[in-house]
Amino acid sequence: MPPKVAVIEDDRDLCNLLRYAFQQEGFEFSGTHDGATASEFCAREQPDAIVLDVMLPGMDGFSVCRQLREDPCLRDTPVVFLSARSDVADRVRGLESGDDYVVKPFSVRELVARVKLRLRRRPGFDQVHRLGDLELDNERREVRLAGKSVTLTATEFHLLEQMIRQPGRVFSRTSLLNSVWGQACNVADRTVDVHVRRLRRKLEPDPSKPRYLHSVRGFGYTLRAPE
Amino acid sequence: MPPKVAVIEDDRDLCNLLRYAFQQEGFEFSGTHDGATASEFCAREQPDAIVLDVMLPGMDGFSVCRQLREDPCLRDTPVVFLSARSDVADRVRGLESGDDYVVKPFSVRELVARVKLRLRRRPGFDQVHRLGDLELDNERREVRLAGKSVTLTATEFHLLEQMIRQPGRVFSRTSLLNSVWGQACNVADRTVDVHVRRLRRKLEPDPSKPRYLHSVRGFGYTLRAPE
DNA sequence: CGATCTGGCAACATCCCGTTAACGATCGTT
DNA sequence: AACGATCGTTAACGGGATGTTGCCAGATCG
Repeated sequence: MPPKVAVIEDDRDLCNLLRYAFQQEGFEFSGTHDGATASEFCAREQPDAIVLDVMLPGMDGFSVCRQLREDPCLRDTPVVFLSARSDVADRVRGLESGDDYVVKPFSVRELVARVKLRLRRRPGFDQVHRLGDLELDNERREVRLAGKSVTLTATEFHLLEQMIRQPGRVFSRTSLLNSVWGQACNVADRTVDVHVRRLRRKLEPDPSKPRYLHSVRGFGYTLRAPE
Repeated sequence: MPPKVAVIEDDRDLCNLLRYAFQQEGFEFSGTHDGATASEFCAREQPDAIVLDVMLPGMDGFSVCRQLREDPCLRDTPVVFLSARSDVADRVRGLESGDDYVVKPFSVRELVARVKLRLRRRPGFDQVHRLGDLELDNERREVRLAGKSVTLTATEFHLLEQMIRQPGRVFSRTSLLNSVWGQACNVADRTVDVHVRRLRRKLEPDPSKPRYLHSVRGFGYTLRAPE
């Protein structure tokens, strides 16, 4: 399937120019001119990359980016800033919250090349994660244990996905709630325990002596390779 | 562990400027002026990111980059090109083989920001503190002594974390209570002693002759490298 | 309407933490 | 030098925090 890019840019001429250029390069394209609704727009469109004007009427690009990062589904979507301001301070700020910063006037070819680059080498974009004899296949939405498929619910899958991306890292309940359930959710952190338990019941031969999914008392949980 | 950047740049003044700037930002730095041996140099240094001048005597940057990509250990190491040529064709070519393309003259701050950006989602960026053969890994919530993992409780970990951030500084019991236990806590300062003891028992071969965690009579405790 | 998923609750077991007290070391005073 | 005072070390204990488990009620979906 073709990659999809979302462009948030109030200059309609420029937006159309970009539509043409990206479609020419085989992208699916969707654009909006409104900064205030940009995050909902992206949540609906689920693009693979986002081009974001910094100077938007109503809401600036940095704020939009911050909103985007709160949605777990868009957290890792690359954001390329577009700006007429070329101060170093602005550039650095853009690079700190986004994944690239392009100053107007710019070459459309270069912008497209930069977006392509972000799609090509995206961290954690691998379709299948492996840890010991545990496999998580993002594309098939399937988890295999020693080659045998294990059926997980959506929450269980997302939880495991989050943890297998950084094996060995200890996740606090709060950070898991943020990344799996989303920033604003009224869920008690004890809920994490319950889902960990359910994961263990499906993944571990003896759930009371976990091989993969360990508790770290006082901190949270971690996923490690056995032994 | 600090991130390591390798810079391949024949202009020695610029190279030294970058050395200063990167070291200022907490990077480990290594540089070479020779393009022909650059790939061997990187294979030896194993940097986390590479800054690569396009115009090198002997061999151009694109060829160097192609060589780097053939080494499986360097295949995923981000490469930032540096170039005086600003044609769109060159930029696009650089973006196709590397991970960024910065045109001279450039802002050093921006270059550093771009390199940092490429490393951002790398686990363990500034997560690990080291002192002698003592390591505190924040991400894994793990403490290692001479490479061997030591299991600490949450309070012990927080206490050690606080002290290893400023080795040599003497912490009073009160200041430790404030920073580790929190501002408003009804805890007797004698409690600190007990936890120091427990830490010593786990970290010191002979707890009565501490190598790391010393008492400073009348003041409190301090964490120092041995010898 | 039934099946499945999800979040919450409470009982239980376990481990950790803070306190206390006795002891020992160091310091200041006479 | 001897003494008590002050401070740090060590050991033991009870209560409380934390993680686990089983169960239930509402939500969601076919």
